[in-house]
Amino acid sequence: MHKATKKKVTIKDVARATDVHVSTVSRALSPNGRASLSAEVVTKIRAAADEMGYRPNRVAAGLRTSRTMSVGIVIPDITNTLFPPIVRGVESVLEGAGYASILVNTDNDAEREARLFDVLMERGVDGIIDAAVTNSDDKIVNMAASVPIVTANRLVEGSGIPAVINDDANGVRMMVQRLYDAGHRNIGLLAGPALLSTSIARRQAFEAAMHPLGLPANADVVAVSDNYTEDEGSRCAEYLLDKQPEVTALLCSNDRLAIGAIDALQGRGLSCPADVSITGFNDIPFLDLIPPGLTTVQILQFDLGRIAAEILLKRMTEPDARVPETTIMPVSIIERGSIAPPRNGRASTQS
Amino acid sequence: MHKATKKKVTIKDVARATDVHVSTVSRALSPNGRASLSAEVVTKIRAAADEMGYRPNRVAAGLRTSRTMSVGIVIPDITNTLFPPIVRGVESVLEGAGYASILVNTDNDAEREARLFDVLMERGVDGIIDAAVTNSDDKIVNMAASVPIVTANRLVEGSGIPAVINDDANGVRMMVQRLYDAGHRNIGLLAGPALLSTSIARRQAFEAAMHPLGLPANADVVAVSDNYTEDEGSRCAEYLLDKQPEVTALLCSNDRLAIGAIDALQGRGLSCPADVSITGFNDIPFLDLIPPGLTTVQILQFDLGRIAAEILLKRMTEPDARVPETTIMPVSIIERGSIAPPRNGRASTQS
DNA sequence: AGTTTTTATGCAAACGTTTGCCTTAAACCT
DNA sequence: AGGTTTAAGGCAAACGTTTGCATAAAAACT
Repeated sequence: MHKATKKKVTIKDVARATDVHVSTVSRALSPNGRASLSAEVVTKIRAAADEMGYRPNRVAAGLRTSRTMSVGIVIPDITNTLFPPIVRGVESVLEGAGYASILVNTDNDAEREARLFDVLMERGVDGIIDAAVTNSDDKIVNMAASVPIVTANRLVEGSGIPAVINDDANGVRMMVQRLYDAGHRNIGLLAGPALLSTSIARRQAFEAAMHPLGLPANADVVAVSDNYTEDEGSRCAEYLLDKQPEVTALLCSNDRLAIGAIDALQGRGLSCPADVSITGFNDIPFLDLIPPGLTTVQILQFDLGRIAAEILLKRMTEPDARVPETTIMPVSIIERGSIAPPRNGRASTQS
Repeated sequence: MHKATKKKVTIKDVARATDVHVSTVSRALSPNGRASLSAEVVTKIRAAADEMGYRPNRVAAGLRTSRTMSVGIVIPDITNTLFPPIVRGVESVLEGAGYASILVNTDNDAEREARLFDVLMERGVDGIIDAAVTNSDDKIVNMAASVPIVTANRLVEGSGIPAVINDDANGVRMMVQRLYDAGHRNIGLLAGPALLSTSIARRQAFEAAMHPLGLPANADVVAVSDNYTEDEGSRCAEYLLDKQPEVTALLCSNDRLAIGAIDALQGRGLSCPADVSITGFNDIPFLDLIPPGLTTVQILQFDLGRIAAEILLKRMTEPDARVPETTIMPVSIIERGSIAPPRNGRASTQS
């Protein structure tokens, strides 16, 4: 029975009440049961602690043990619906293991990110899940020397930092095939920001998938966005549609670009998929409700976070354990209504 | 210039390097400039600390001062798009003031919520923003005695806990008027879960708005959901449509219920707004993209969080300062396409 | 010049734990 | 019965800060 206690009761109070030394209380309350305490004194202490409403002070414990039982979760922006499920996945593992999460948003600002790392380090987090890294990120590589880090959804190339990412290559390949099968021969790519690993991987995958089909995938059919936003999707779609009017399909590096592209289409009186087919990546929440229903590559957001957290947990609890450097999560195609045969009924050929 | 340091450098190291006492270092580095230090020693120490890559250990400081410079943010579910903007609003204030945020999801589970409160207290948070409270919540009232709390979006009735909420009454009133003006005389309410303050306020507002118009607002035209989810919206819409076939409009207690209601409509071959007008509440992100475009009550999510944080900050820094017990944020109607005149062209009269 | 005030810094305790080591007493030997 | 092991729990230091108080030196009085 916890009494509603206003003033904090410490281990010392419990010791006094049970007439033992504080160290005995500490051991009695410690989960890793110290063998050398008699069962009766343990139960007596536990009962008293409970009765008195004792709550351990993890700040003090953290100072002594330098383990705060907290982790940092670094994401670009919590309002981007891609990330909350990942965060929940992370927490599903870490919360059960007793960790609390400090969540920070970088807004894709490197300077901000660096500052936030300091914030996390000053708080002595035991580990970090980072879903906001850029493809080459000095700061995080430095940090990785002093605290376990796992990146989620993105990776830092050649850093050796464990990463859990998606099978971008396969997702893009399958999607290109879908478009090809529908008859498209002029496919454009709305690529993501140049410095993100997802953008890079998907662009490479695009080229790798187009080539065997004898389709061009050079810079002419690619528009590189500055940001994974709807606005950038619109801008890039406009750009590409102007530059390459014969394009009949746009493969977008993520859903938000795709949404923006659809909007741009409508802006010039065209429609998706009648005039231009458009595909996305991620299958973010609510996407199914937005017309015309984007055909997209579904990633396992929650599981991605979950597995990243499992790896981090392993690194935190067994520092010497070997963990996979890169874990690739499977993806699948979700067919909705944004792919149709090319306009004017024929599969146009390029050049 | 921060050297890339692997091992933690403490105040003691800086003291040794600069040949002063640790207390002097502490004072030199403290932001509230201790007047009684000579400018030169301060700069010397600051320079050395910088050079050595000193990072304060907030865990240790927290133990000493019992101020951890961290706050808890309690929400039902981060994947519910209502909450991320609120969280960003909170952080926009707190981050600037040096606070880090521990974010927890209650999943609307009271037991879970209680456990998470303990998690936060054990970590010694300096304050809590709670957007997940139920209308009567013993636990939080207890907690409020030992740590500053501000509730956001919801309130705990009669608790005296400062709350920042929306002008539910006005939002519902305006919306009822819109429906009335469109010709609706049989308006149903999809109410939110009974134990949430928002549900209660909106239901009361519904009754208060309907009465002067001479329209019925009793239990017959109300369906109470168990949860603010799309599924519950569907279920309640089905229920109400069966029970009150003459209903031509459904005012929903939030957007998610409304989305579910629209889905239910389509399930039975009806459409919104042609057959039934539907309205929402909150104007959550992406709502504008979902057909037919829900006419809804827009709340200021970000500002709600921002102001809640400002109040919390005040309570944390000046414990005796008086803060407003209830702050009501203005709302506005966003007109989209989900209201039309009642079906069959006439404004049907009830009973 | 002697006294008082001010300025600049050092001293040491305290915050609440955890944990390696030590002590006591009981239990076990032969 | 004397010696040795084992069990149970106490002791005290340590984690890295902050801060009230003390002190020494310098500055300002009269």
